[in-house]
Amino acid sequence: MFKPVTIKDIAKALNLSASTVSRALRGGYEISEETKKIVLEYAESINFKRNPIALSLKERRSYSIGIIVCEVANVFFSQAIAGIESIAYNKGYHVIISQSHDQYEREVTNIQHLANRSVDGIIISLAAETKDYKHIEKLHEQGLPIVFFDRILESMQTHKVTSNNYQGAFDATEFLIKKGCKKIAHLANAPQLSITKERQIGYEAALKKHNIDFDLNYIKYCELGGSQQNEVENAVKELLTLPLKPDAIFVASDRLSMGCLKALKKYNKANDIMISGFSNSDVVDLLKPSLTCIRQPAFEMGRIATEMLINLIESKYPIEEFETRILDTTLHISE
Amino acid sequence: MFKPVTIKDIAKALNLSASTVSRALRGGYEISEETKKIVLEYAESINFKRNPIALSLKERRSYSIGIIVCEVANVFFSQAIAGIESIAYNKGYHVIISQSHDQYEREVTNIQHLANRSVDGIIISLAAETKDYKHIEKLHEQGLPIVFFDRILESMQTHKVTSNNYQGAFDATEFLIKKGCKKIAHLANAPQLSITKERQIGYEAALKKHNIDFDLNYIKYCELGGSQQNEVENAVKELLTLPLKPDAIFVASDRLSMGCLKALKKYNKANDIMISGFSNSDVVDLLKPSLTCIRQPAFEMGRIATEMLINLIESKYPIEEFETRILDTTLHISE
DNA sequence: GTGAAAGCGCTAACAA
DNA sequence: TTGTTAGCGCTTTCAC
Repeated sequence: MFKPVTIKDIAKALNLSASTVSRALRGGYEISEETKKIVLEYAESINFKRNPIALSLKERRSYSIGIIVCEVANVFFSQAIAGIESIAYNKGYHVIISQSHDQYEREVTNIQHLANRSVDGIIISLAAETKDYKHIEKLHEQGLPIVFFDRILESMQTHKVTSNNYQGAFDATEFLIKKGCKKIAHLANAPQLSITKERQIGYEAALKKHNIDFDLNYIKYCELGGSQQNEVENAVKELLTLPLKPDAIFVASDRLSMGCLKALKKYNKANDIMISGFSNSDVVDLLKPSLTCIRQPAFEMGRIATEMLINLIESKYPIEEFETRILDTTLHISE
Repeated sequence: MFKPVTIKDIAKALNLSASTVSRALRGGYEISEETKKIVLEYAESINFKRNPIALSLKERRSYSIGIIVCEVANVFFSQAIAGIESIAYNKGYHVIISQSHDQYEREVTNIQHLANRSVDGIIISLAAETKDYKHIEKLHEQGLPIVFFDRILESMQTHKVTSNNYQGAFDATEFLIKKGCKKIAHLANAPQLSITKERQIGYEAALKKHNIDFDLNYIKYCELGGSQQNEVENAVKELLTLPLKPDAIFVASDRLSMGCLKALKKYNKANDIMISGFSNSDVVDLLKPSLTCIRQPAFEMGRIATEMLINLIESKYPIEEFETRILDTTLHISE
């Protein structure tokens, strides 16, 4: 089959010892320029590459990092992954992606699988369903570097990256208010998620600023994060049958936004109700009814999370000071 | 830091030799039920996991497979990746994803990087720019298992998975004809791609069946596959300024479809020209102008490609017979 | 400046 | 049935 060249092969070919070749390749200062040159040139000529597996075994690390997101097929996450890869790739790390599909069970299995596969660290956005964090805390205590992004675990002492969910929600809600809407509902994600709480607070703050009464009946949570269109439709239906029917909805996520538009269309209310929501989709301008959206810097979030993680991994001394980066969102208004 | 338990640790704790423990763990028949039980129970109790890196070094393989697609943030590919992961995960393989961004250079770097990282095999959909295949052929000759999906390399003897591009294109074009369109243009991907050729043939066949003259001026290729909106806009503009302006466009990909709709909207022709095209987007029903689309079974394609690849990898004997699976597309008509 | 040898965690051929 | 030993590819003391 496929038999790669080893350091031994080079040593034999050049009549040197394996250790000399090894040192020459990594540029050890103890090697004469002469031999170093010979080795490097020969290695280059046969396109030699060190076996990363052997290296990993020796160094007790794998040069790979694990990612857990709810779904790859989701614009926000696929953009974030692109950001993660862009950094990881340059720093010589593999990226191993796994999907929780917003299910607690799968998150647990995935993270354990990654840990067993000896990733050097993990970047995670929590599943909508997750309410118990022992599986993560345990690994963290064992010393596995973990960085949270998007849906974070506030109680854990580590690096975190989010977007400014509060401000984004505030802007989206205020946009609706400025458009003249008075009865603004909120279609939200699972209530235990950090982003859900932050976005709800932003929503309430915007209402308050404009002296609009906050009504708890106007908030509908989707435990499954909209992965079942069914759930979204029910929520929308409940909103539509309220005594005081809302004239606008602020929607908390991309999947929910699309689900909400579909539901409104189905119920033939698409033109009666104005929508704004979090979405990184690049086709919002083509939608009808249109969707004013809050964009998150997903790619950038991925980049930063990865830089943080690699810092954690490569740090010689235990890190005590952790950082939470909050990136600005932007309001994108459809013409 | 993070110091995993090794087989040696177990051996010491149980007063056995490492090899006995190893055999007991893998259920070797030479071990007495007695010791086997003791070892297994102890290993279970301390949640022991074999170090996969050491295993890989020993077995000369990594239990990981590499994927190369043009972009993760693309519905078709993210669905395909979900399919790939679903199989790989169950069979104990890692998936390492890399993106070519439709650039030849990046494809070459990526595939080499994957090979150096000693993946056990590769699943690839070619970059739009790629016209030279030596980088792939070389690895293939060295014995690295490779499976193509979507954008395949016809000349290479290996497993392949595509959707029925011919039929999909035929259906999309015929749909437009049945809607009364007579002057149907075709916005295509880079001409060297397999899918481009197949889709163009389907397009031409539909025209022919309905006795519509085929006009080469009606076909516009996008070398960059629509990654630059600019390119798409130019192509659309050229179509719009033809003496006999088309009344419909069959678009060859998701990205191109969205780009095309945007361009039409920009030129204010969105309502004059009917569009049908390949797209796996789940929001097509919300688009205005609407988009009738050809859906590819992306998830299934990913699954099958992965099964094929793992067969190749795990086969004891060299495989001589290769298979090309062609999956049916479906026509999705927006209301 | 270079080589020999040991060891990372695991497995397998050979001994006992 | 179990233990001993060697080796996967690489790095790193420790000699010379």
